[in-house]
Amino acid sequence: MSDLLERLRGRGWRMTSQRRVVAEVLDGDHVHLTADDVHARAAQRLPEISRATVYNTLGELVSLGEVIEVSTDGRAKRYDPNAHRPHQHLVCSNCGTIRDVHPAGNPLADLPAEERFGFAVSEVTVTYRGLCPSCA
Amino acid sequence: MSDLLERLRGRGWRMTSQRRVVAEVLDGDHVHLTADDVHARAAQRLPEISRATVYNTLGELVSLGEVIEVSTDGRAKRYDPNAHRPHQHLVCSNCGTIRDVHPAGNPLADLPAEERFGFAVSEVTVTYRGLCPSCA
DNA sequence: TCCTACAATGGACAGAGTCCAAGTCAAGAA
DNA sequence: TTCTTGACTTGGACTCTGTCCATTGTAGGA
Repeated sequence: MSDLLERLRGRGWRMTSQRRVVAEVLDGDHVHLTADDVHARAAQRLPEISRATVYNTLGELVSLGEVIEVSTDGRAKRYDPNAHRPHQHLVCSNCGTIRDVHPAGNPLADLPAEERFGFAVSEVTVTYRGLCPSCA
Repeated sequence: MSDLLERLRGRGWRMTSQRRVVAEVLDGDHVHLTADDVHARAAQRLPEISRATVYNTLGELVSLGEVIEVSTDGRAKRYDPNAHRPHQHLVCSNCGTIRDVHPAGNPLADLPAEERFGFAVSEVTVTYRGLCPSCA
């Protein structure tokens, strides 16, 4: 993620301590934090950071394509920094833990034309559910 | 859906006018109403029905397996009465319209064991997105 | 160093959903 | 048919997630 800051700067993103902290919190693999999680972790380093700033920054990272927004259930959206390698998600139906997974096959090709109802289909998301090892 | 009421009665469901109206509103193919939609339509026939009752009844229908809860975006959940024939969803990224679709293939089989992280995977939901004919 | 446009703040607000105490009623019993 | 009772409904308060906006602050170029 260290080069994320560089990429953002290169795109003319104005660098502030708040944005830096949010970007740093979203570092690593299998990271799927809610906005509130991000706010809590960011506030450990920058206690006065506001919720609105966290939401704004997450929204910008999403529209820049650096972070993916994941809504697996009807609850809070999660933010996934693994935006540069296509993947799907595996969710524990009990505790909500999320893992990134890379299934074989191409689900887009599995949808026959007569099942497309004239839609210009451009995207597929696949969500696997089951019990994680700790919950099983 | 006419036999839904029979099935529910057979399961010992106490039949009230509110429950009957909610079940009747959820009738048909390609029906994907929000709880608020259901409440609005139910209220046309039974003006004094409360939001809490609609939520309670929808929740019961879901746990009885008669209705599927669909959360396609971060917005309101939708309720799909087509629970007895497995299917996936095709969503318009512009207007949110939903269609039931029946893709070929078996996405569960596409997830290799080494990508399951020890989860007992039991379910897959596939959501196709694109522009519907009216929005394209 | 100074400016200024862009960013952060925090508090109000909105939408979706849950909870609860009190009142109502479906359906079995007599 | 009427009675009884536990299940159901109500509406209002509440929570959670997210958005909006006027005000204040500041990064970074001149």
